[in-house]
Amino acid sequence: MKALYPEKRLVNASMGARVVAELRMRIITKAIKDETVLTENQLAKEFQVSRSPIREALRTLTTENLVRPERMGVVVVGISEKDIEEIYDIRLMVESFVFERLLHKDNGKLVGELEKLIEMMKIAVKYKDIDEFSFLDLEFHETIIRSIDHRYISMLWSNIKPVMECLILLSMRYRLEENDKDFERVIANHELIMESIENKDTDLINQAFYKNFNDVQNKVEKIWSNEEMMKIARESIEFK
Amino acid sequence: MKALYPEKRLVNASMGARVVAELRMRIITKAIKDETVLTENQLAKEFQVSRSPIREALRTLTTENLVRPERMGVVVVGISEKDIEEIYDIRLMVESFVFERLLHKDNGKLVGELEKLIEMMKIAVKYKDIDEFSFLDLEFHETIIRSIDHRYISMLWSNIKPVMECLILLSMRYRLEENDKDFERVIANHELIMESIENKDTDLINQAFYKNFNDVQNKVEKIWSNEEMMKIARESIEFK
DNA sequence: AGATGAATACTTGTATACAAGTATCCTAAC
DNA sequence: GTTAGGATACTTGTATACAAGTATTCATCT
Repeated sequence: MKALYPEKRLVNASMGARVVAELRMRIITKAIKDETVLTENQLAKEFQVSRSPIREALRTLTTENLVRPERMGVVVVGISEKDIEEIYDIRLMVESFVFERLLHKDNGKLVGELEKLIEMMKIAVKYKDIDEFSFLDLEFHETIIRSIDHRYISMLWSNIKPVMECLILLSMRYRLEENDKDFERVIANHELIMESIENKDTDLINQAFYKNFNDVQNKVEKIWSNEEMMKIARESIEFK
Repeated sequence: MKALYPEKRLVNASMGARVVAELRMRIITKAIKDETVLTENQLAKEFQVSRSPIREALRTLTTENLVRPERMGVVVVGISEKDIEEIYDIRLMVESFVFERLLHKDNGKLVGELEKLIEMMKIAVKYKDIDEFSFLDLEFHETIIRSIDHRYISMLWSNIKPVMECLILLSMRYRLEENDKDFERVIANHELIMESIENKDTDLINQAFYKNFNDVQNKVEKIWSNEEMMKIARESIEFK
């Protein structure tokens, strides 16, 4: 089976990091079904490695609430539609907090950085590099979040980021298959967010939130409620 | 050196869990100073175990943002006053979200559970079991947070909880040394929170927040700005 | 005194072994 | 056919070994 997580993002990764990236994608796409019991020995055999990197990977997935450790083995918890709603609850909560802080802060540098990222997103669309587009999307939001220099908000973001990353990757892959004009609207939403930060416009920020979250969340939930769409998202071709 | 973390909370804990509890307390109390470099072999020798449980512990501390992994060893990041403020930012954000949800939810069971915990807190004060009081305080808040059945909010809480736990333990130990009438006020604050949940009283909730956070945060920050107070918090006698 | 290169000592990632505990299977007895 | 106990197979936590990479130390040369 072709790796679900983009290989070029794992160039210098340890074996443990590689295993966790692959397992995370399988769990989220339900290639591994919920309630499945996974053991260290079983996974070590499957990935042809020792238990050491598997242990690392399972510890990480436990922290991310994707698996639940039992006395023997871990149980796959996975992601439901409700969980996706909840992730967006957290995201909204975090980004609201961040934007509130940004209202009292000089934003020149941040806006420059965001402009750059938007330009790169446009180039990624032009060359149909959808995975790259997804990573840039996430980096856009991360750049905003980290700009307020709040260590615990950054940590909170880091905790939900791996699952966010997978959800975005999968939903963007799906978009390519279905309606690639979506990307223009996603980029427009990001430009709106950038402008609202630049102008410190509270109404515009709320509007940008509404558009971005409504768009992203609806699409992600649509995928998760439909087995066929899930399959397409899992197996869509990655343009290079 | 006497263990900083209460031994009775580690009865069935693995060696890795024991090591992480002890290291976390040392880092937070600055028994291990910020910027110190720790290596697996060094800690394995000190704790007289193999590198395996040390690896587990260092991975956990990395996730909790208390250490930063380097090419060789990890650098102690520790906790500053700013970080404590930020933890309370997160706490306020989380509990605000939770109380908003509780306004639209039946609370009978929750209130009963909170009443029980307050009774137990009173008993803990009576017998001067300050560590037990601290754990009950944390359980009180966790019970509220988990009552809305929001998996990602629970996860978020779990991520900041270990550090919260240490901060509360240390500040409560310090209170015992300085002014044990504080405990009556802490209990009164918790009763206020419970009543505000029971009556779904938004104004009362905000008032309870203001009192509780103002009280807890001021005390914690006072300790961290004073080396002598830090020493007292670290070394205070635990009544059994 | 300073620079350079080799030797040494350290690090971490991973493999493998072992002990202790738990779950499953099989056989014998009823 | 059912039950119980022993044997077997599995689990995880931890110890130890090894390889590869990095940092430090020391000796030699200029």
